[in-house]
Amino acid sequence: MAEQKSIIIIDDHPLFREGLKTIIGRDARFKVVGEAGSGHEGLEMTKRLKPDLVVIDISLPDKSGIQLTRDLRGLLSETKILVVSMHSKIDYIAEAFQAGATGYVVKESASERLLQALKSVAKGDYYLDSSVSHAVVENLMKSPLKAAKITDADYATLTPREQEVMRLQAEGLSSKAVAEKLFISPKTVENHRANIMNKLGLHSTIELVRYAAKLGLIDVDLWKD
Amino acid sequence: MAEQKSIIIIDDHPLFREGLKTIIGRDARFKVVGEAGSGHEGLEMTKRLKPDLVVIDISLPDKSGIQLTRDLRGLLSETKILVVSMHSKIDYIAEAFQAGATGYVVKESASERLLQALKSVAKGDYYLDSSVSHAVVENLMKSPLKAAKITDADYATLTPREQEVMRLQAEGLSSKAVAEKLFISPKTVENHRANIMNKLGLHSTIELVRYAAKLGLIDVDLWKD
DNA sequence: GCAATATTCGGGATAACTTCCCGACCCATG
DNA sequence: CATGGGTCGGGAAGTTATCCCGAATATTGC
Repeated sequence: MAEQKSIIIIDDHPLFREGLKTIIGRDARFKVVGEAGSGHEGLEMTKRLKPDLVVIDISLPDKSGIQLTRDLRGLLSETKILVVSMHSKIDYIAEAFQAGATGYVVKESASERLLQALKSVAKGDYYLDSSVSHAVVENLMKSPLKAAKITDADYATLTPREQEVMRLQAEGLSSKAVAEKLFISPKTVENHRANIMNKLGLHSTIELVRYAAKLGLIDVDLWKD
Repeated sequence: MAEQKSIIIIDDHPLFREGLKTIIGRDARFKVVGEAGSGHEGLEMTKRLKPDLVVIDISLPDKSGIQLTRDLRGLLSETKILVVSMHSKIDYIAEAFQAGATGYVVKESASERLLQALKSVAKGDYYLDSSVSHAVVENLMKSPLKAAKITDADYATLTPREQEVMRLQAEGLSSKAVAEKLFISPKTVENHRANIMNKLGLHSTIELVRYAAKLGLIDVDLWKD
């Protein structure tokens, strides 16, 4: 492992990228070979440079970091992905790993932790920020017991397409907007929506939003800003 | 101005503080003499060290950056405050300046902009990130009083009845349900609702809910349980 | 007080959306 | 290759939203 590991940073905040670069630069084993401020740009750059590691901010403006992670995973199986996030909510973490991330660090972490994560991820080890692990593990332990499972179970009965429609609707997109985003007819979206309502026992848009909020599908805390 | 300007950084994200320190370190005129991860800590440190400048993240966990700005302003009139924020919304900007900030930079800004801001603020000049400036400044000039709480101001233009209808709708009641609760015709509710939408510039139920959540009219945290 | 203005309430007509039911197509499974 | 689930859409009827209007009642200003 004499070679330096190449890294691309994808985050929409230049100042934050700067911080990451500085921290990564402290360890001679790593070298930042590129940075991108959007998911699209990041995807292109990663395809071109094929770095050893990609550091992705989970909440990117154009494309969600999760989605980008999924895309990269499919394209470059050798490239390891470290997700950096503001959120320590279990859903984000679970989704990130499911999408193919190898590591997850919250932005609140100390810089040593980031290097630690990079080292682990470079080796192919999974890394989960210990500052979140306790609560998360607790939650993982708690949820099988609680009624929360019912809602999750119901949600799981939704087909992938239905889940996608639900997420977009919960984010506030109208049926028409969802249709345009998914390149299908508004009619179809409405049918999916009706099925969702039916399966989950919901009766209005707001109930759908609440349900989504409960599952952590959407982050209502963001509304407060 | 041979002296270095001393700076304290207050942000709850260590990685972000790191980035700021690096950028500030590039200019010999500035020296970071301390950093804090919470408002409380930051307040103590600032009182102790009396720096020339304080860089504050507007959204701190324990105490809002705005409130901290106000506190510092009262205590140390010589210390200039630069607010750094993720938000470029006029409300935040207006509030920050009213609280006593001398500069405002969004986190999306390039690092040169931060130095530019620091230099301006150190001299006592007001600085507002140009990426947000034009429309915002115009708006600020137009209504210096109203600017502080533009969302509240808009909400205040609603008649009492409209506010009542809005709250009920935001809580998830349908127009019909609201009508029954208020003993008026569903038609009237819909008219009120249309007026509300119009006055607040909203276009869907979800936007209304978000608006209500932002104002604290409803408590979205309750949804999570 | 009295006129001007705002607020609340509701109707009517049209556009938009929802709901329910239906069929077509693909594609995996047994 | 038949079956069943998933995806996609149409049609018709019902519901809701939108826009414009007027009337009764409060509120305000002179």
